[in-house]
Amino acid sequence: MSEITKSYEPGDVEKKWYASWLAAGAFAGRVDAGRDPYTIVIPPPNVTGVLTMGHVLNNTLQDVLIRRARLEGRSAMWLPGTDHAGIATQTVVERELRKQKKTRHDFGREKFLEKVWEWRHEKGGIILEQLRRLGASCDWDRTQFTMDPHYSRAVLTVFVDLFRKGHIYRGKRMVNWCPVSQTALSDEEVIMKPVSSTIYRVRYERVDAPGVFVEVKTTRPETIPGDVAIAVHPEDPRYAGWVGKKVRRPLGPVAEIPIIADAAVDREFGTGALKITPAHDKTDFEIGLRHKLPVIDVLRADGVLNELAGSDLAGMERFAGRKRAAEILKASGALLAEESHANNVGYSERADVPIEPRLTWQWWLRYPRVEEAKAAVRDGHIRFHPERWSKVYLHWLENIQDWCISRQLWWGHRIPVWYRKGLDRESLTEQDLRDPTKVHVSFEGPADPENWTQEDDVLDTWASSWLWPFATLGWPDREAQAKQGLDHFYPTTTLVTGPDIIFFWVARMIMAGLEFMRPGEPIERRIPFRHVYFTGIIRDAQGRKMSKSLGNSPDPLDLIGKYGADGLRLGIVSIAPQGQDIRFQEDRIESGKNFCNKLWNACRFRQMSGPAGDNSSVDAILSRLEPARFDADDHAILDRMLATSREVARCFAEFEFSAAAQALYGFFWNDFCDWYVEVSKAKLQDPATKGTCLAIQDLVLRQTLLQLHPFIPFITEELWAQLGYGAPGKFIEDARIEDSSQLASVAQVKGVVIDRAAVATVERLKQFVSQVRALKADHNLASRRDVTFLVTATDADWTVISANLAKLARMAGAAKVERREKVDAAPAVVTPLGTAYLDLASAVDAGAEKVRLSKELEQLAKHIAGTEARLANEAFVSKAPPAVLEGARRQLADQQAKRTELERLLKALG
RNA sequence: GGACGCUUAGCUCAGUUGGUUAGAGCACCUGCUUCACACGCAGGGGGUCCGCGGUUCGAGUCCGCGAGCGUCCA
Repeated sequence: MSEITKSYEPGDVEKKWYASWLAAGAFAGRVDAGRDPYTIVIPPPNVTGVLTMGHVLNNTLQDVLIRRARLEGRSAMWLPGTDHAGIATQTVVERELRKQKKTRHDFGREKFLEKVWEWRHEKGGIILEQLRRLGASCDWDRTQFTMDPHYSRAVLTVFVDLFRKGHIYRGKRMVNWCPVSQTALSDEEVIMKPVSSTIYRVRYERVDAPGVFVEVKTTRPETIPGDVAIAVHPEDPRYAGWVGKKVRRPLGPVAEIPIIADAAVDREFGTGALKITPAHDKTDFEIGLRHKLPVIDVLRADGVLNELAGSDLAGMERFAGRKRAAEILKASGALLAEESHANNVGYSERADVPIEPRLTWQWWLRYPRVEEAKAAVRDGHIRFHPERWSKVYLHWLENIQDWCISRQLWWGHRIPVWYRKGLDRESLTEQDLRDPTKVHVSFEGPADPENWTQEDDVLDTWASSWLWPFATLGWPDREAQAKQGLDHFYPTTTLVTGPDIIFFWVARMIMAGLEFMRPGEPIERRIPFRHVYFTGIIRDAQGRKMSKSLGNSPDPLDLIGKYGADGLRLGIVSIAPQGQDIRFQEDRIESGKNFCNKLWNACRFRQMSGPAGDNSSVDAILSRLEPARFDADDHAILDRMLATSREVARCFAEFEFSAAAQALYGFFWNDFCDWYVEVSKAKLQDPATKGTCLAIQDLVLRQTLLQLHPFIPFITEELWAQLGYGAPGKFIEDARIEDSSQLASVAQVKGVVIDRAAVATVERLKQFVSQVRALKADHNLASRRDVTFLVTATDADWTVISANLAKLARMAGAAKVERREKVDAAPAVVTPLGTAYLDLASAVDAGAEKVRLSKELEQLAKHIAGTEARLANEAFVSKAPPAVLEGARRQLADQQAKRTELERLLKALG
C-alpha cells in the first residue's frame, strides 16, 4: 500500500484507470444465460456533435445505471454509437464547402457524399472520445453508426417490408418545406413560435361592379399572385348574392378569380372573407381541392418568388417580396391598412427559418402498431419515469398523423425504390406503385439496373434511428444477431433520454420494436425497453436553454479539467432531481469535487491510523470484528450504513438518482466523517478497541466505495485498490453489492447483532457535544481545549456519559468532564444527558447568562404551549394514532423537564 | 384553446403514503492552520412553505378556486 497524497488529483488517476479498464475489456457486454441482462443503448449523438452539458447528464446517468448493474452481478451491456443526422451533417459539410465558394451541386451526389464520409471519418468520433473522458463504460467494440452497411441494411429492409405491407405510400401533399435545407420536414421538426408580424388589409374589386370591393386580411401579400379564389361562409349575410361573382386579383399577372362559398371559412375572422392560395396554405389547399381550383405556386424551392408571382416580384426573396408586394398594393390603392398582429409561425428546427407549406411528392408512412404502442405504456409493460410523460405520449398517439419519411437530401439512406426509365413520376398512381413492371422496391435493387432510375430522396434520419434498439444488435442478419446477443440483450432495460424527443424517437422505437421484433410473441418480449427515464433539460443560471448560439453552455471538458470527471459527474447528478429542468450552477460541480477530496482524505486517515488488515472480502473484514467490544457508536454507524444502503437501493428502484447520491453523501460526510471518524480518534488510542474500530472503518469504507462507484468511478477504483479491498488484478466492479439484509445476515453469522437502540444513544451524545460546543462558543472559548465541564446527571445518563467519556471530552474540546451533585452559578446547557456547566465560575457574566437562558426558556415555552394545546384537544387525543399520541406526551414531558431545569439555572444566577 | 410542470431560506433545490421545533448545497457572520481533509472543522443568523377557501384531531404535503412563471400540443 503506497502512501496517499494529501489532496486528490484526478487527472492521472482517471487516465490510468480508464486505460486499465479498456485493456482488460471490463466494459464488454457478454451473453451469460445464467445472469439477468441489463442493457442500455445510448441515444446516439449526432456525428457532428460535441459534448454538451445535456450529454454529460444523460450519459452520466446511463453510466451510473450500467455500473450499478455490474455491481449487482447482471450481465450488463451499454451500447454506444452515433447518428448520421441527415440535415445537420449535410448542413455542416455544405457550410465547409461554402467557404470554398462551392455548393454540393458543384460536386454532384457521389462526390459530395465522399466529402461527407471524409468529414465523418475525420471528425465523427469526437463526441465518443469525449464520453470516454467522462468515464462512460460503453462496450466500445460494439460502436454503431446508423450509416454502417449492416445498419443501412436494416433500415432498407424495414422500408421494403412496410411498403409491401401497405404502410408506405407516395403522395403529393402539402408538406412543411424548409427553404434553406430545401427539403420536406415532418410535423415534429417544425417549431411553432409566436411572432409579431404585420397583417395587411387588402381589397379586391368586383369585376361586375366597379367600386365594390371585398376586403381580406393576410400576413402574406406576396402570395396574392397565387390566389385563385375568395372564399366566404355560405351563410354569411354580408356576402349574400356575392358567391359566383368574380373579383380582380390586385397583384401579379392580371386575373379574375371567383368568389366561392365554403363552410370552413371562419366568419369571425376579419371581414369573413378569405383569400384562397392553395399552393401556400394547408387549409386553402383543402378548400381548393373541394372546389377543383387550380394551384399556382409562386415560390421556388429556395423561397424566392418565381415568374408566376409577376414581373414585379419574380426573383425576390420571400420576405423582401412581401415588402415589395405591400408597396405595390399601397400604390394601387388596394392596401387599406397595415396592422400589427401576433401569430404563430412554424420554424424549421434545424435552419431556424419559417417553413413554407409546399405541395410536393413525398413518401409517407402510416404508423404500424399504434394501438399496441399505446397498450405497451398504458398497461405498464414500458414504464416512464417520471410517469407523467406517458400522458404526453398517449396524447400524441391518439392524434397521430402519417409520417413524411422522405427528405430531399443526399446524406442518408437512399430510398430503395426504382422507377422504370421513361416513366413520368408525376403521374404515378397508387396502383402504379404496386406494379412491379413500373416500380421496383427491394433491398437489392433491380436485376437490370440500366433500365431503372433510383429514387433521389433519402429517408428521414429518425426513420433509421427508430430501429436503434435492435438494428444495433445485428438485426435482420440472423448470424450477426446471434453473435451480438440480440436474444439475450433485447428488450433493453432502460432508455435514458430527454422528453424533447419523446415523439421523434421514443414513441417510434416502441412501434418499430413491436412491429419487427419476435413476431407473434407476447408484447413484453417485443417492446424495445422496459423503462424510460426522462432527464430534465439543463438551463443556465437565468433559466435559458443552453445553446451554442447563446454561448451559455460551459465546455464539459473544461469542467473535467477543473473538477475532475468524478466531480463533474457527482455534481451534475446531485442537481438533477427526477425529471425537473435543471439550472446549472458551477458551485454544485465544485461540491462534487470537494466530496471526492473528502472521500480521499477519509481513506487517507484510515491508512494512517493503522496497518491494513485482511480487507479482501466482507467476510474477512467481519472476522476482524469483536462484537463484544462494540460501543454505541459502532452499533450506530453500522445501523446507519445499512439504512443508507436500503435507501440507495430504493432510490435506484425508483429512478431517484440525485436522492441516492445525496443519501450516500450525507451518510459518508455527516455520519461517518464528522462523527464516527472523530470518535475513532479516541477509540484508536485504546489497544482494546483499536482493531474493531479499524475493521468497522474498513467495512464502512468498503461498502461506501462500492455504492459510490457508479457515480464516481475513478476515485473509488483508485481507493479500492489503495486500501486493498479487491483481489490483485480485479476491479471494483468484480465485487458485488450486497443488499442491506444480506449484509445484516452475513454480519449476524459473525456474531454482529446491531443494537438499534444505540442510534438513539448516539443522537443524545451528539446533542450533548453540540450543545457543549455551542456553550463554549458563546463564551468565546471555542478554541480553548483546557476547559472542564461539570455535569449533573441521573445515574442512567451518567452511565452513558462515563462509557463514552474519552470520546466526549475530545469531541467537546474539553480537558475533563466530571460529575457533580450540584453546581452553582455557572454557564450551563440542558442536554438530553443532563445539565452541563462550564467550569469558569469566576468569568461568568451573570447578566448575559440570564439573557441567554431567558431567551431559550421563551422559545421552549412556545413549544410547550403548542404541545399542550394539542394534547388538550379532545379530538386529537381520541383520534390520533397511539404512536403519535405517545410521541406528543413524551415530548411534553421532556420539554417540561427541560423548562424546570432552565428555570432552576436562572434562579441560581440570582 | 387543451394538457402538464413549477412557485419552500439571499440563490439553486430536496421534502416518499398527512404526524415532534420544515431540510441540503452554495452564499453570509464568528472562531479555528486541532496529529485525514482550509477542497477543511466548529458555532451562528436567515423561511407568514405564492394567495384564498375547503377536508382533517392535525396540511408544505390532499381537494377546489385564483395569480405568476415555464414546457408541450392545437
